Amino acid sequence: MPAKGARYHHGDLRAALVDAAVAVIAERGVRDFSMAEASRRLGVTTAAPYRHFADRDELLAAVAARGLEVWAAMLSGAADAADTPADQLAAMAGTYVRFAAQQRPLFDTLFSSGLDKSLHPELQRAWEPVDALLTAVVQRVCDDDPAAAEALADAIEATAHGYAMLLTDGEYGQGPDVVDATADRAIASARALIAGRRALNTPV
Amino acid sequence: MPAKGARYHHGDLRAALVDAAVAVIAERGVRDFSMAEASRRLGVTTAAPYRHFADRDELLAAVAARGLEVWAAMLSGAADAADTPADQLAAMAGTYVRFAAQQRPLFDTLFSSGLDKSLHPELQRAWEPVDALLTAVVQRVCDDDPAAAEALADAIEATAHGYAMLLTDGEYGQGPDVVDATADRAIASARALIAGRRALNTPV
DNA sequence: GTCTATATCCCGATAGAC
DNA sequence: GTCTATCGGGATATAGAC
Repeated sequence: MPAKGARYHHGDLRAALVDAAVAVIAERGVRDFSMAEASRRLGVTTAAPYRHFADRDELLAAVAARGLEVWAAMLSGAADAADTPADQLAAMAGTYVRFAAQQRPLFDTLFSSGLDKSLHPELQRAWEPVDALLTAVVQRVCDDDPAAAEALADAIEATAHGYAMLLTDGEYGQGPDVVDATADRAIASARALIAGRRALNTPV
Repeated sequence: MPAKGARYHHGDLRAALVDAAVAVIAERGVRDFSMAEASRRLGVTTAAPYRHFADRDELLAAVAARGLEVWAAMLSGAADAADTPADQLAAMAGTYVRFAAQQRPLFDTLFSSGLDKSLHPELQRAWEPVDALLTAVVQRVCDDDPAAAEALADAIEATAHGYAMLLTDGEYGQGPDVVDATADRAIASARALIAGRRALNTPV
């Protein structure tokens, strides 16, 4: 880690920019992230980043890709710590919420930055491990029925996403206790969806 | 409706600005909404809005308040069209998703504008009818258990919100058929949560 | 209640020197 | 690979005339 004020003339500016971007997003929100501010923090000029990223979105995409690595690791750990497939699925729902709260700049970059995934193939690839984890677990819950598995995966993903968004929006208040309570509710909701999953494949 | 290019020297600029803001948000997204652009569309100068709104956020709050009126009307209609409390609840989940898709500028202003509700009491009041509708219906499903009712309301709200956010994010693709399919999934998920609701109040 | 004009600030991105 | 310098654009908000 270079000292404060150090320059990045040695090829690590790209990585340093991703770090700086996360810090800026943490303080000002994704919405107000700017290349200029990230550059200032590193003591480089506003022109420097453009040697490493074509534009602002490309830097944000790199942040998002890092987010997906962290997230995949968290989800994988949560799944490993549970015994039954149903418990694994529930644990992943809780982890979804905890990731949003504990890694807010990364979560916000993934879901509130306005990034168009289809314009960043690197980002599409980075999603695959996360998708694969959820798919694998849900298939073990509904091992004989692919349609049921897909509906259940979507439902649990939507529920966890909703709790995570409402939590980060401040809808439930602030503080670590609120994070815990919300994660618990996501876990309980996942269990309720599993228990009532017959209704998921009943036509409306 | 004034003709194109007409001026607003007669006291209706405030309402016209709200309309213009919705149009701007529809075309450029909440994130890129600006007072200046709304003013341009109405043929007034960028200074004019400040007679009616203290700042940008106050205009956005007015848009959000209108959104909540529209939403409450939709939810109320959906509840009236169903028979059993459970069906009403499910219908409201579907309506949540349809509102997001059909009134996207309003939905985005409510949930993706970065508005701080606590700074706009007018907005807090505008939430009450929506909250009341959900609370009333959920209590009829769990008529003897307030704790269960609260957990179920939160779970259904989170699930509908998640489907709505992922839909507007483009996660499910585009088009009216996608909207229908997502609304149906929200309805089915609500039914699954109701069916499995015993798990909602089981400690993790 | 709106207009003209302006102060002030920020951003993204590029050209060309080193 | 970074710097200097800059272009060109857009925003919020205010002061004072009408």
